[in-house]
Amino acid sequence: MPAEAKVSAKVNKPAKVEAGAAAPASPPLTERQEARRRRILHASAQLASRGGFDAVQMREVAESSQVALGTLYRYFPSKIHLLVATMQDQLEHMHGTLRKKPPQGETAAERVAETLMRAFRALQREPHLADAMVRALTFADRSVSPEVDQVSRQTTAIILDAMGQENPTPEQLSAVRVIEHTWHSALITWLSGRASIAQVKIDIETVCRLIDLTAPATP
Amino acid sequence: MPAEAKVSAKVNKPAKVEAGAAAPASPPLTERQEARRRRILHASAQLASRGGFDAVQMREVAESSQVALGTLYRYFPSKIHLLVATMQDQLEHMHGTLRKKPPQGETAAERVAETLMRAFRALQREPHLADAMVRALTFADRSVSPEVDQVSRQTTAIILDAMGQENPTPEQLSAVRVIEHTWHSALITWLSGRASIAQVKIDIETVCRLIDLTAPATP
DNA sequence: CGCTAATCTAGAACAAGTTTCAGACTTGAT
DNA sequence: ATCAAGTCTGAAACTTGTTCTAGATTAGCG
Repeated sequence: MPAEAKVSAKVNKPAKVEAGAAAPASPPLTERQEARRRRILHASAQLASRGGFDAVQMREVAESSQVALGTLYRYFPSKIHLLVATMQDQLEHMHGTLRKKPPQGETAAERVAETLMRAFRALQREPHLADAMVRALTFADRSVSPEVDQVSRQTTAIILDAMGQENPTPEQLSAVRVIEHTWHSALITWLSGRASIAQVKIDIETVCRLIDLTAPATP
Repeated sequence: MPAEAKVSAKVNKPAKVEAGAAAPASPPLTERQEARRRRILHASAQLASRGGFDAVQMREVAESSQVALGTLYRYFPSKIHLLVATMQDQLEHMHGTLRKKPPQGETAAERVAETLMRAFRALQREPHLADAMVRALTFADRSVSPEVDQVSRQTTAIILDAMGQENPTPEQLSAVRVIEHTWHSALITWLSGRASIAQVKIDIETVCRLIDLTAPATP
């Protein structure tokens, strides 16, 4: 029936969507579609690296990625969706990179802080890109919840990795949640020039103490 | 010389602004100007209470407050500025209200958590307004830093009040910063439907433990 | 190969934030 | 009372995100 399979839950504005079922199986993309998607994300990251959030203009993204504006919107139903997807993409990279050299710290708190600081330094190398992604993430409304949630899960995974905890207790999970809150908010204050890099470091180290506070006896 | 005094640092786009000096003395507003400003903030809060961030449309705010669009922009150079100012306004109310019934908790951590939960319940009564204010706050870029900073200071004051600490240690100030981070970020996740009220409560209580962790012996 | 449904494209159109401008109005000083 | 400088108004214009449309393309199927 269809030519190229449906890109994704293209059921955005149109009435209700069989509201019960989620989107368990994302329809497989054609090779050309996969390529388009990749071009779009690449253009997005590129533009973001230049001028941050404002520099990612949908018309420019479309042009840079050689795709019609309508097509761009079919793949990513809004600028926020696009930037959050860009963040997912970058986060995967990051997680891969971080995995290679696990942190050296003695305690879980040290390792988590070290990992986050490493991520922070990576962001510092592309502050505009960081700006675009983080702003999009916190500005996202309910319509982007699934995607934002995915980013959150990925972040959680990175932190748990750093902790080296197989079976975190509920208390530890709470601590991780709080760490993520602090991480995002601290990034915001840094990006908007209201906190220095040193200040962010302190905040991260401070919040990471919560981990030891909730840690069971080290096995 | 001027008719009604300059509203404020009207030095937004135009070249540099004697970049050294801050804005120590905001020029005193005429009575009529003060009234206009108040009408605008009222209209902003009213519209926000209805439909949240998106419902605060500059043209509507201008109309509701009986002010020309250009004038609105003279008072508040962007929608974000307007909403952050609206938040400042609401925060003052809140601080006043909170002062009246100080929290009952035994420990500083309990008192802070109690205070924040009280604030949270207030926000729950006007979730749309909360949405508009918090989204504006986290979306604000460098051009709004002074105003956002002011909000941050006010929040800090509320928390320190709840702690009942006259001379907080640097460590405690760090803890307060982290609490604020968590507070903002937790609100965001709640507003975008990714966390329940219960979850926010847990996060707040979790992060508040940091206070006891850094508390000196109780005098 | 030829069909058919879905996708892609180019471009116009719309919406809301922001800017601009000419003219009417206020205010404080002379 | 008059004047100059700064404000306010009303309306149009501009920008960028988003939607819509008609027609050209593409993918899977018989």
